[in-house]
Amino acid sequence: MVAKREDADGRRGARVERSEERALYIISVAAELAGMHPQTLRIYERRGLVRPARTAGNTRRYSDRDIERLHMIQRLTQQEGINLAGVRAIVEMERELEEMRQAVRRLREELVRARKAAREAAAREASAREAVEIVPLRSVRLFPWEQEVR
Amino acid sequence: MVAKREDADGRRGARVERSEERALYIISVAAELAGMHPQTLRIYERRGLVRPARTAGNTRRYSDRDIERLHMIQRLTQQEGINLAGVRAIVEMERELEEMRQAVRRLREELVRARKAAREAAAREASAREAVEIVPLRSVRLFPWEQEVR
DNA sequence: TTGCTCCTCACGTCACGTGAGGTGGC
DNA sequence: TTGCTCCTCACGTCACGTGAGGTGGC
Repeated sequence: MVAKREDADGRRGARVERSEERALYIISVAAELAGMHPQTLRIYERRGLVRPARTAGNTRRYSDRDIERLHMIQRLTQQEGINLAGVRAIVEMERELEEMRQAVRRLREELVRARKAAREAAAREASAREAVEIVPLRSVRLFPWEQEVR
Repeated sequence: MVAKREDADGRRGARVERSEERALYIISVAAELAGMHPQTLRIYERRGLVRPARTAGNTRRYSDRDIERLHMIQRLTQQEGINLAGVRAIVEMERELEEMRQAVRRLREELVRARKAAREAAAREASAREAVEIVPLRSVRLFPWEQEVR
């Protein structure tokens, strides 16, 4: 959608934010990118749906992440007919869902690791037991009068 | 909110649904329980938000579960100002979230079990190794001419 | 100066709930 | 018959987006 900025300027060692979150666009450009009226963007900010950065002169500056969110809002309002209160709730739930997905991913990894550990411990246990059963038999030497019993 | 039906009639052996899902209330009663206008309930059904059962004579019958859902819709629309399209999306996401919560719960249990298995296998391995080192020493009997060496 | 920004206010449209009005079956 | 149900249609209210109108700083 919007070209990613290569962080060639990262070399300078200055404090440069990651490109996706860099506040780049003034409201008219952001509105054009999002396909919305500039006034609509101001309304969305007042309703707490987007939080563009501000310049020293109090002018709004939108990042690629803001534009992305504007597209999401547009889909929800225009395609699905959801009002702004609904969008607000959905954005919040979407965040929760993302957290849950991450938790599931992390747990799955831990489970794989724990199962591997169990498998390996069981294998080591088995070989240890084998040693208990075989080694003693070999190492137990018999007295001559016991020879025919075995 | 609404008294649960004891399933004393379950004894009869008839096919009786679980009380929470039993269609009990005609629309006027359901509307009263939910604190809504009966016409509102009809609108919600047309919008696919609630699906009351129907009698043979095509009359709506609401279950306790339906009433519960109506209360949820009421909270979302009146307290949060969300429109019906938003409620629809939220109900859908709520279902997904519940599934994720269940998945997390299940994974946690499996993880506890896998870790316990690993711990126990490790413990058995340790005791098996101990046996390898101790038992052979005890079971190795010495010939008389070896006695003083050891 | 020009063209942007900032803001507030007003209007048109649309969604939704309420209510009326007319029908039919326990 | 009474009181419910079923339905459709119309109206009032409110949310939201658009646009105008006036201001100020690069």
